[in-house]
Amino acid sequence: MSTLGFETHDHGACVDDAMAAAEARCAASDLRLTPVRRRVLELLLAEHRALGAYDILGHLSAEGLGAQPPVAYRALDFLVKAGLAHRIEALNAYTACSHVGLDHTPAFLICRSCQSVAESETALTQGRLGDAARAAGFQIERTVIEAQGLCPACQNEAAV
Amino acid sequence: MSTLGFETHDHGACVDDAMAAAEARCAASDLRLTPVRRRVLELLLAEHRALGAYDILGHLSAEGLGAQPPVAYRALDFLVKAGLAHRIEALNAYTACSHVGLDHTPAFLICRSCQSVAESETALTQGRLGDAARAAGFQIERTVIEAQGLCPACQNEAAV
DNA sequence: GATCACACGTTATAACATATCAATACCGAA
DNA sequence: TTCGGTATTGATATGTTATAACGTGTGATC
Repeated sequence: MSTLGFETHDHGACVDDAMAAAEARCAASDLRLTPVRRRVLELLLAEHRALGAYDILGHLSAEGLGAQPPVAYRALDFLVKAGLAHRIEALNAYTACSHVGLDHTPAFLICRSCQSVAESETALTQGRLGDAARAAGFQIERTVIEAQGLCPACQNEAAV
Repeated sequence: MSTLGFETHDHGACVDDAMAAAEARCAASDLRLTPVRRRVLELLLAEHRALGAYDILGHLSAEGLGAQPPVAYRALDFLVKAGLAHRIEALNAYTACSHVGLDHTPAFLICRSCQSVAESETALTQGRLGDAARAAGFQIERTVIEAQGLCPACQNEAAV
């Protein structure tokens, strides 16, 4: 299990790596990373935060890449389906995927103070929840696991 | 751990019990279960499904209990804060709590076909997610755990 | 060069949620 | 019993998130 998002890191390289991984994945799966889609992914990668569709749309329209909601939603839907981004249900917002390529059952740690989002790759949180589902005869297709609270940095600030 | 929602049961008694538990909790905590709040809780209890705020509002306005969105949202907020209902983030909808009184970290099993919702009381899904949070230095305050898939009944229908 | 699949442009609207302020009900203390 | 604070409700307006529907462009394939 690895959790990415809060630790300091070389963000330029982080973004470059993620874009390269996205390129590779699209090429391999015959998906088209068009200009709008690429730009939306860049916007999401620029920050380890969740952005709303209308935040994205604001950037796009400022750059002449489209001004109507469907432009942003279509790009976000593509990225989510391609496994390059995730939707954060608790925020009605979106964030870039930190584990491109891995088969996904992501869990998120969401800071309520700075809105940063860390993606924790738990793979089989199926543990307890899976037990409950089996007991109930329920067939899980997708799980949403989102924890809200305070990230390390914001805990320190609160303590000051 | 117990999971409620899919098994057949005496629903009349189920609703009555839940209303009695709600009454007791409000009396004990000095909370007012006013007519609108009571009616909203009844509406949620009537089905083991999640209802949108505007579904609720439709019923309320048909019954002369209020016609504007804030009426429904205020009642729902009250119920959620009182621990009598939960918000399902993945659906932007609300469902009655099946475990009134217990300290809550609920997990939900949501059928994508019939929209029924079962609440599984896992208490400490803290297991894996808690590990990840501790490793990252993240302080969890609230968790959202929602599994989407097919309930037993809808699996059978799909198989026909 | 016709056709097909996919992406994009555009308008409109649906669905979900909150801010604000005024009016009223409830309840304990003077 | 009246006063004053708090909780609740009523009402209007607006903000935010998301999709339906329909048309256009573009590149691949036959």
